[in-house]
Amino acid sequence: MKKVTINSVAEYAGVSKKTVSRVLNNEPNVSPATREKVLKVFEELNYKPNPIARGLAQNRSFIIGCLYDNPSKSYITRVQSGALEACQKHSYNLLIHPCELRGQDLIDNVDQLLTTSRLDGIVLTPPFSDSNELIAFLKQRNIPYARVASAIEGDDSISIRSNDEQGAFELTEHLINLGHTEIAFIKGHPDHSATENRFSGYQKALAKHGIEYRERLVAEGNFSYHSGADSAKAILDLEPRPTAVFASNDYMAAAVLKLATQREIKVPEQLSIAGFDNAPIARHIWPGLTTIAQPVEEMTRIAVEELIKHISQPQEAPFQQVLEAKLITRESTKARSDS
Amino acid sequence: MKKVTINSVAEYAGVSKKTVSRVLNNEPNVSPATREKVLKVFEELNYKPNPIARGLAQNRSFIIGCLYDNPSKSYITRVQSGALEACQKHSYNLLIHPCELRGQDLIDNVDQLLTTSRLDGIVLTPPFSDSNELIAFLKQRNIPYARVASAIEGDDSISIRSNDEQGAFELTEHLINLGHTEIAFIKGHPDHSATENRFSGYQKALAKHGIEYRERLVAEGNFSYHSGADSAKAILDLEPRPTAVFASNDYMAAAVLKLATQREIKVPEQLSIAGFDNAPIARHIWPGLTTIAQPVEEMTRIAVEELIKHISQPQEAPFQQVLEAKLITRESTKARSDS
DNA sequence: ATACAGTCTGACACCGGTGTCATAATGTCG
DNA sequence: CGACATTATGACACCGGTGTCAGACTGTAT
Repeated sequence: MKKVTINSVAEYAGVSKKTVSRVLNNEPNVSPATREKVLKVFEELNYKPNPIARGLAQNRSFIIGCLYDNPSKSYITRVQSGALEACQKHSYNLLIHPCELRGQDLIDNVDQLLTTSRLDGIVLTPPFSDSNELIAFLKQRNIPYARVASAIEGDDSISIRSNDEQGAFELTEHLINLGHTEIAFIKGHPDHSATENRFSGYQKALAKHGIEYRERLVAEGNFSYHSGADSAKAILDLEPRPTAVFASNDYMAAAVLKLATQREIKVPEQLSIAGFDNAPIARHIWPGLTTIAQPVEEMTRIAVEELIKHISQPQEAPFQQVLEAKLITRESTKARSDS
Repeated sequence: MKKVTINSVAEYAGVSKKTVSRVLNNEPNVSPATREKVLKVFEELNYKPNPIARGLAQNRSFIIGCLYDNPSKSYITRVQSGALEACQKHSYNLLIHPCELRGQDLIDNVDQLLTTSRLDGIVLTPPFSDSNELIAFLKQRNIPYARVASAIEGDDSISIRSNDEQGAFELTEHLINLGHTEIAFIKGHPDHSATENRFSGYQKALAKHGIEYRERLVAEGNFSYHSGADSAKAILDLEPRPTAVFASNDYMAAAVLKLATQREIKVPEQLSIAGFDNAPIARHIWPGLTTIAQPVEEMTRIAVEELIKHISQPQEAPFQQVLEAKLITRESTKARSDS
């Protein structure tokens, strides 16, 4: 199998390299006859352009980087799957790069990444999507980026998020409608903007229904299962015990369920539990978790598609979009028993 | 920030491009003085070689591809994390490429991947690590590859696996030592070689302890939670009901636990359940699952390291290694109650 | 026929490195 | 001290594409 390069194609078709390149890139000013002829040779020789050479000439790599630092593996998996879909569609590749937001050398780390990989663009997933420091750095380096699930509004970049506040509001209202008034809340990681939004949705729903907000019902988590276990302990020790718990993600909700089951507190009869995200675990446990389905894959897919669009032809208009979240009811929530 | 290329370094240092290149690649035949001088200029100008140009000249991309088709997200996450560690250490990048083993166009798909990305090597994760068709194709195309968790022995490629049979044997023996004799087994996906190995470990342990193997206790799964749920149904409907279930991975074990809990069968008092892999879910549910810890990250890390080593200097000797699996005891298994 | 704009095409340099080979400088040995 | 091997260095082509620009070839208006 001999290598087929642009030179062999040009020679075979009896035209210049440049003309072949024009056909390759759909450039104008090629006569239909010539174009046809070259395309035929592509077929005949089964020619595929070398992306590396192309990259060198255009100073592009056709690679998108995905930055993450997230305790939820399933979240990352979903992010990747959305990003991959967009990449494959546009013949880009996806390079994954986990690193720590709080690492002292975050900027150095990303700098290193950029110089060793020449990424064409970067998708920032939470908590990076809200890191002003990182964003400033990328701007300075002139690297295109897109932000997923970020709270920063009105800047001039690509940003897709889902409506966390609305989701949390609906979920809280669902619990209230079931008769619950003592609803504990477990916060997420303070570095994630979703944390504040979900908390705010919870508070607003309480307010709307005239239920007093009580700080003692709120525990600090960080989205990890482990933090959920700690919060669960604090909450289940409360006297009187709340009749419902709303955890800011499904992993923490699962931790609450585990502890409740260990203590032989019946869920949902004695305690309703709800999560957020609709992670796989929400339906892998019994009772299944009532939760909010967040379109993580779709958010990321759109973010990457817009990013690629932006790379090929930088426009002025920033692309911003908010997707809706949706309530999923399962067995873990039930009307409060009045006993 | 002006671009620093090999030309500017050469000019600044007062040597030729080629000499700079020599220093860059640690080639011999550079006088210590010159080397020193050039290295100093590297520092001074903060020079980083452009990997794309380097790739073009050497026909390399410094990218490793990772192929997967696996229903277990946590498995994939762990694979990635091991692969990333090795890649970062050697300044390679990791490109992830999910695709379907049973897809008609698997070969086309991989062919496409190779021509659009010029991968330097590929890590095959199950079930690809056992696909003779794919391996033949990679050989023909002369693409280096490493196989993770494959059963194929004695071929001349890099292969790392863990001792599935031994793990399953130990786990089964653990159940037998707890007094169980009616031990149901849920098989994994037939395309994965681990499936056969785990099954064989189960059978050998039964044989060693003089327990008759009964086919009716065996259900066919495919590693997905869903298949575990189906198998769980079949097993829990058996009369008399087995006193223990050994599922070939933790997701399927979790499905058994869910159904048992739904049916108010007490675990582990009335039913012991064990899984395999030590996936996160094993400790996120109650009772925690007794399982076998497989060093997935380590296997993949070693596989990628050997692959990279092989790429830079192809040796003759195939690298093959088998890592041990380890029993983790949690709450889901208990001595059989004689009631 | 002449001028001029618009379309098509190819020669050539260039992206930023590496490989080959010739040559200069140095060292070794009889 | 000359002959020869070894080490150090650079000139130059090359990897496989793209960008620039000049020139040839159309068509249309004068």
